[in-house]
Amino acid sequence: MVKTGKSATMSDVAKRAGVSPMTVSRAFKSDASVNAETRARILEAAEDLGYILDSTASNLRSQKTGFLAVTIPSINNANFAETVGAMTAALRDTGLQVLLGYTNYDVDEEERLIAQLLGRRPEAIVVTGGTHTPRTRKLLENAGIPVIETWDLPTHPIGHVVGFSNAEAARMMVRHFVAQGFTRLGFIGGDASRDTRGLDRRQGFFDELAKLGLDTARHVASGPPPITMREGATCMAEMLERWPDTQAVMCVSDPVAFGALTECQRRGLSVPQQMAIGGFGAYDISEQSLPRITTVDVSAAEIGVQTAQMIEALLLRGPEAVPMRHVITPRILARETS
Amino acid sequence: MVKTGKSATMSDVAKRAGVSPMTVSRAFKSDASVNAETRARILEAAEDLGYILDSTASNLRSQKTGFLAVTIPSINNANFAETVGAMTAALRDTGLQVLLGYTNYDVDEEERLIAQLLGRRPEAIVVTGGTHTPRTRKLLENAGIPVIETWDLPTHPIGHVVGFSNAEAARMMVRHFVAQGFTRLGFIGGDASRDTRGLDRRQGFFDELAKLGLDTARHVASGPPPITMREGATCMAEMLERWPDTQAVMCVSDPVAFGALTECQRRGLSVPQQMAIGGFGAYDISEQSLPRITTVDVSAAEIGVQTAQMIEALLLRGPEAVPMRHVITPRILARETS
DNA sequence: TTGAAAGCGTTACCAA
DNA sequence: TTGGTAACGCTTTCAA
Repeated sequence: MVKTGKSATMSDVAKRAGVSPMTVSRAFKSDASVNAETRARILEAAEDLGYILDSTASNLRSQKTGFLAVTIPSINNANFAETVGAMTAALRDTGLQVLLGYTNYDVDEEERLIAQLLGRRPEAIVVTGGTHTPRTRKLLENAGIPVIETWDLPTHPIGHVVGFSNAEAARMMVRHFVAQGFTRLGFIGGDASRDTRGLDRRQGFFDELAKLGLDTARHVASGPPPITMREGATCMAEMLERWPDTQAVMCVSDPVAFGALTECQRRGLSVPQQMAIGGFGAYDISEQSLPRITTVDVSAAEIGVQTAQMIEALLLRGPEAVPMRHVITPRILARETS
Repeated sequence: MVKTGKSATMSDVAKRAGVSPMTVSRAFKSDASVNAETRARILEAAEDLGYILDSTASNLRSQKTGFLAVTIPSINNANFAETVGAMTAALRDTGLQVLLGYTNYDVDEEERLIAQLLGRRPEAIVVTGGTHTPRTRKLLENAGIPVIETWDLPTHPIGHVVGFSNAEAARMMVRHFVAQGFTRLGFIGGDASRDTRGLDRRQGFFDELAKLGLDTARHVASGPPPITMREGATCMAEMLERWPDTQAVMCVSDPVAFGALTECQRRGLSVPQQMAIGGFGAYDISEQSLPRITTVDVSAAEIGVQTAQMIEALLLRGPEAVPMRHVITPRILARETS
């Protein structure tokens, strides 16, 4: 076992096993033709030396890195984490390794990040959302690899898409509220200039209200994303002060809705009789809270799985052989809060 | 702008700018000496060609990858996600890029993952937990790079450590319960054979009970980790059936505690009068639930920041110049549930 | 400030 | 089944 700083190379293993480096290379590829005994001897020598194949060199020579670049706004978001987790699991047997980066809900940070990730020469790239800087678009268009936008249905997609309409998801919630007989509806979200998916939901929400001829003024926004449970509570407090006769509120995410729910409970308001509440994302909390929270399920995990399958197909059969979009239909999960 | 599959190389940029590849290389390093005009011309040529420096080749030649390998049990865990998020943010200016992998709470999966990550030649590696297979230990010991174990205080650390005692954290909760006058205490956790930190908490919990001469039988375990809110509820139901006179229960994490809390509420039990509840991890839910949940704060974010600082020091000054352990002291956050 | 040559560790390619 | 040679795209090194 070698203890020094410099790690062993293929030549070292080759010498110890009495073969050429080329044969060592083959011994590490399961599909290459190497004599069984020879391979055993090589693997033993490698084990003795603590040798681990240097992917850096391998990648350069073969022009394949095995990287899949993925960007999400934040790792501290159960929805995006679930998508990435499911995607990673679904890719397990392909040998692709996820190279993950966070944009912090900022298109300029996204640009910086994507340039850095492309430098690693990933074989495909998955980005969350469909809003980017012009340079980001150009980088992705010229990267020469499959590009998949997720969690959105961009008007002008760069490449392939696995997503859903955030606006339509919010419209569904409006219709759900209205079907319960509520007519004075409000929306709680974050500073939408950064969270474009949150903005889409908000716009869908108020567009549907306008279409139905209902009041579109009841909107409380918190600070920059991610918006927290606590902010959900303070926003609900503001909603109740500014528009006390509000009957139902949709929140940009379930954690926010939970905060809003607890604020109502703290004030002794009965839910949904005095205030109905809807969330977004089908987080665990929406099912375990008392009462449970009505939410929109877009299946974060399914987005990850579908994206993984699309990537496999793209790398195997090429961009032309794969449908450009996989559209997911949001579902309302009706619960006791509305 | 080049549209073809093959992306531009430094030579392409060099030709277009009328310089040697070496000068292009220098132009991309901010500290290298290049004539200002020449650099401008080169960067323009690069922009025209959509050129992005190939880190794969750069890394091989310079024997530096800029990768920091990090393993966590699961991305679907707000505590670990927070640690990674804080670590990534703290490393932003160092140029280090986090290469993240998930062990799925499985030491064999960890072994496979770490071997894969080491092949990428990271400059340091951070692993969550201090329990590994013998081969994993050997791999890490011989990797020739700084190794940091986190979220634990291993008995036989491999290298450096940023962590806390999970057992002591649970003992603190026992003492907190006992100080409130509770004597019949239970523990709700997962299948501890896989979640070693959960196991440490459980053992600390019952060790402290034994030390105080209290009943150590009240233990309900769910399936393999991660254990969910819903399982927290079902485990609390089982606890109430098997040991109806239990006065206080510690749960392995806050989401589990929230599930347990709602189960009590569903049954009309008053908390903490008829059942006190404690959690772990200082999740948002512990502060927003009604009532709020008593928890143990180990500052997941601080673990990330301290780890980042330790890595910077290790890479700058070498292993000998950096203290082997940074120990974090858990704090009880007393809330209305106990 | 710039350039030429060499080489990082591996694998593609061709030959035996 | 095995080996020799060249090359992946860049940076180190040395020289001008």
